[in-house]
Amino acid sequence: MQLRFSHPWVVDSRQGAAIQRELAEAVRLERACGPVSHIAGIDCGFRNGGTRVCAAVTRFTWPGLEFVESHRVYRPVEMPYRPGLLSFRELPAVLDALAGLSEPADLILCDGQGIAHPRRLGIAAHLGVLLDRPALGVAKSRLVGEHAPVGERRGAAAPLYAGEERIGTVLRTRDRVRPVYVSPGHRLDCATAAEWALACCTRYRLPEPIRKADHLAAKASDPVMQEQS
DNA sequence: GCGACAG
DNA sequence: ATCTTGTCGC
Repeated sequence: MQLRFSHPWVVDSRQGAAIQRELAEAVRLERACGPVSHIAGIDCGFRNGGTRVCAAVTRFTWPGLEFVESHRVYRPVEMPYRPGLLSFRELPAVLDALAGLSEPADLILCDGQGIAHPRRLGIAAHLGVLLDRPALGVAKSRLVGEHAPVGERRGAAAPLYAGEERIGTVLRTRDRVRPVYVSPGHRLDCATAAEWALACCTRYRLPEPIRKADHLAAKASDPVMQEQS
């Protein structure tokens, strides 16, 4: 898989922040993301006391949202979780999982923030920039930003701001369920990202591609660990 | 110094 | 994220 940038993955807070500020300059927010015929969803699950990670990726058709394929990889965890540095912990495995798809997707949905991040490089923006492909983030909770209350019905939304800067959308994807935090990763703007996220939410709070990846990563049984017992 | 803090 | 069973509600 061809990456637009190369950098170390095991970093301290200072190094990580420097890399994020650098890559954030490559993020491009565009009005639309071109034709979409396949959408991918990614998520990670942790096992064995947080020493092993499973990255799962799914691919769905668009329109129709029909499941096409999924792929999982298992890797050792090299970085502890640190708010703001999540992508360094999960992306190495995610990149390997994506490489396992038989066909690339035109849009990638990530579990986590896009530019709604202290340095504007959450996991969806980090991934989008490395691949130079359209990507967006859907997070179940807030990392940064302020917003007004969101209406109770599906589709209700409130812009997410960091000062004067619009960094995403707080979006209700189902009636009376907690809203999600949607932000552009790369090659999409805030409005377009929210539209795609909502369009992918059919029966549940999370977009189907992410929900399915979530399920696969959570119920994953690591073959390496099985071997040791 | 104190509180916040994706997964 | 993960550790964990049943349980309240639509």
